[in-house]
Amino acid sequence: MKFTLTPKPPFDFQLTAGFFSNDDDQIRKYENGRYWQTIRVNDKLILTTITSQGTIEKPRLTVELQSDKKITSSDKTKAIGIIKLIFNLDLDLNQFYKAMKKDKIMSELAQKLRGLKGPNNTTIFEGLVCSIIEQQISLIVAFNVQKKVTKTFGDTLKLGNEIYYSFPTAETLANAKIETLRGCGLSERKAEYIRDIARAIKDKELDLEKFKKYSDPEQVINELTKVRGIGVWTTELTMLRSMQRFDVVPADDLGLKRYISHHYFDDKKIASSDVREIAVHWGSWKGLVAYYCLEADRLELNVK
DNA sequence: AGCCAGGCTCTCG
DNA sequence: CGAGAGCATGGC
Repeated sequence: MKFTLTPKPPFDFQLTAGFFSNDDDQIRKYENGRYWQTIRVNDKLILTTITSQGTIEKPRLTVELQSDKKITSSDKTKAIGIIKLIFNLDLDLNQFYKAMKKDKIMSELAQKLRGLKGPNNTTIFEGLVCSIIEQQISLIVAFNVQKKVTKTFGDTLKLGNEIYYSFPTAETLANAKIETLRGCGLSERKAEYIRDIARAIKDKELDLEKFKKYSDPEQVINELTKVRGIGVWTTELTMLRSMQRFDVVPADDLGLKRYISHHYFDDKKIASSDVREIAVHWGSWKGLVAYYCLEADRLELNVK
């Protein structure tokens, strides 16, 4: 099944999907203008392949859906919703760029990365678990652990000779053995955090999706940080990457501190409070600013 | 070799 | 209470 989607311009598909250039063939990847990953729709897995026919100012995407089961029109409708979520296709970046005009450094950055929409995890659970995995250790290590967790616990979709893995559900991870999680490279602590959070979700004690509806970001932070293994940084990063909330800044983030320090503090060592003070000037778009900083930091590091 | 890496909890004093 | 140790693995 093939169809076309028209994202709200500006949208740079290559730049946005390029985040996944080094990812895994069997999980999700951007390669030669093609992005693919499985999505979960009505309890079946569907391989989603996206290519771009448009430009940054007139974006147009072609989407192909493939599954081992029949794809209904209800599946298609839901799939479109999820795909829009993955790349924030309905987000109006012009509003964001307008708000950045007061800040010279940030408007330059916005120009450099024009059309970048932060990729979103398809579930908050995935965003949260990935954020926990990324705590403290280097991103290279963290990405490896995420891949191992996905290939060890994720459901699979077989299409011909190819096999694709989806991110494991809370139901699956709730029953995971600590030693199997540790085998993926997680510390004993992190393995417990993840399993216990998955159990809380399975037992309906924790509802992550409800946090999308909260108007006050502080309230999300207050509630989520009560959960063992989740601190302020983890909550803020999760909000950014999986709740489509752009009004929070993961101020404790090492990469963000590095970038802000370089551009505002002459490379001096800074505290997270310094980041928060600067971020006040970015208003309700501060989270997207943070994402642009993180991407710029990552891209510059890759150049080196 | 050893230290650090997009943190957080737990344990001491 | 606040400070400090401990954690997983890979890169430098």
